[in-house]
Amino acid sequence: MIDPLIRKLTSIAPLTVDEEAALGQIPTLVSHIREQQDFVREGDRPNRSALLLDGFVVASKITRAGKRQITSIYVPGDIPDLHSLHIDTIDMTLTTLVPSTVAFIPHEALRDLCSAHPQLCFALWRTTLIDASIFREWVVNTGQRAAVARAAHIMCELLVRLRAVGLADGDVIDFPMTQAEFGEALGLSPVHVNRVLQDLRSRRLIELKGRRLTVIHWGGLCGLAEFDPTYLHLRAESEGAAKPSLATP
Amino acid sequence: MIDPLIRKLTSIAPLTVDEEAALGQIPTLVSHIREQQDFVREGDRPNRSALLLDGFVVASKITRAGKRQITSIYVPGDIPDLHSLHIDTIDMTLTTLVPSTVAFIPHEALRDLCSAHPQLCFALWRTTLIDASIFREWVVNTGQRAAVARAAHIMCELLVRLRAVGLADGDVIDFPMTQAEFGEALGLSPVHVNRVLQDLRSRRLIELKGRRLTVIHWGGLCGLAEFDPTYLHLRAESEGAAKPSLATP
DNA sequence: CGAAATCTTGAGTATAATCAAAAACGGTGG
DNA sequence: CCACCGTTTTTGATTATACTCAAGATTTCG
Repeated sequence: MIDPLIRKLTSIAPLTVDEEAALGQIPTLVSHIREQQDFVREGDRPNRSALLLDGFVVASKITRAGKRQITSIYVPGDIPDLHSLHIDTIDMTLTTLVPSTVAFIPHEALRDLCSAHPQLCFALWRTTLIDASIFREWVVNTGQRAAVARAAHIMCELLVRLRAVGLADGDVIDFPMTQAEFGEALGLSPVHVNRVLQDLRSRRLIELKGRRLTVIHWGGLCGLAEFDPTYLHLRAESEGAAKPSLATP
Repeated sequence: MIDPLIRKLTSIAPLTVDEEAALGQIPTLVSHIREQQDFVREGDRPNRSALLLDGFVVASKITRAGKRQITSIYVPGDIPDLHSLHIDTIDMTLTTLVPSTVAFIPHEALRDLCSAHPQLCFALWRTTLIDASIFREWVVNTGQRAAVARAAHIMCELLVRLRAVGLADGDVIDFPMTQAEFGEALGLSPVHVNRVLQDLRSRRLIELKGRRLTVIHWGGLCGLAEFDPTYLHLRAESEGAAKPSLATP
């Protein structure tokens, strides 16, 4: 049931048999959610958190001008609103990009888990710290990098994160966003995203068709993006699985 | 000694007498650091975290092009690298903006504190979650807002955060950055920052001279910035202290 | 097959970057 | 107190990047 969570936690730090068993005991309410559905909203005060089992979810905020900024992309194994465990009012919206499966975990169960298994508590804390680290990198991305590098960077990140939870098929991954949505994540207009993608394609770095992304030249893409996966804080093994190296092009 | 930390934690959630006493017991190494000093660097694996007692600190990352993005500004009471407690390799640099005082707390002591006082553990976890929430808002800021609103937003945030720890003098605060540094936080060139500041001054929203920022028209500044302090997750009291309201201008 | 959504292209515009230089400021030492 | 230095702020002119608007092509899906 919560296999993706176990895989995710393992990609960050090893778990004991005991801890894995405890995770297996967690009561959950599994829910199938259709695409483009806001299932957690700004202002909510939930008493449960959502473990993403399958699909893709984004967190976003809307500006007064009605523009949406996507602040993060979540993949299976992630708990996008784990922070609601300690922060009462949610200040973002969670939306499915595609039909997704979510396991809701009562905060009560998470608190029990934390007191019974301090190491698991720290592991959960760690996942929220890694989320913060990813936000930091996104600030750098939107603040300093040119549009092409910015787009390339998110592609690199997504490939590595999906690979860490076993959801990359070689250099091919699901890329679950329209160009307009990708623009909302990058802080770029849809038109400009289109031009950026054409640029990346003409450099023979990627192929993107439908909702499949193929990385043709990993080294080149990383080089262009200045991608260094350190900030994802994966274990050497999972990271190694990510790809041989980050040779500059 | 760790008074600022107590004030900070209290601004988020109440502490028991017991917990306050426990915090008072923490061993620390107090250090005075001169301005513009990198005291934690990318790649470090520290066994202690830095509680900022006095002064200002920024976290930043450098891009290959040699540009620096400031990803956050820390005020007294903050522990900028608390995440190193659970994440081994630091992926950013901490730099003092002005001469500052820091109390280094051994991770060992923090772990002991966490096992002895679960509520304090959650309180510390909560501070890291609020940091993440601030990063999210910064992503929105750099991704969606125009330069003037972006600058105004950071000013609003700084005023509220300083007020929460008792470091605002009415509507006047220390603004510890040069225009160039402010630009590194905003993702703007120094020249453009200058023009933005002139704009804010000519709208009679702020005064900025030397390193003192006076907010002349809080409502107007908030309105322009689309500033809503929810994401800082302060307690009603501390937030109330922040200012009457966020009337749109 | 047709309708809706998504992607693509072109043209004109706006915002912010860059480059370069001058003015103002802050501290220091004579 | 003032002359000097380095830093920071300010100004002007030019350029580049990305946005907007608008329309056409293509894909997706019922």
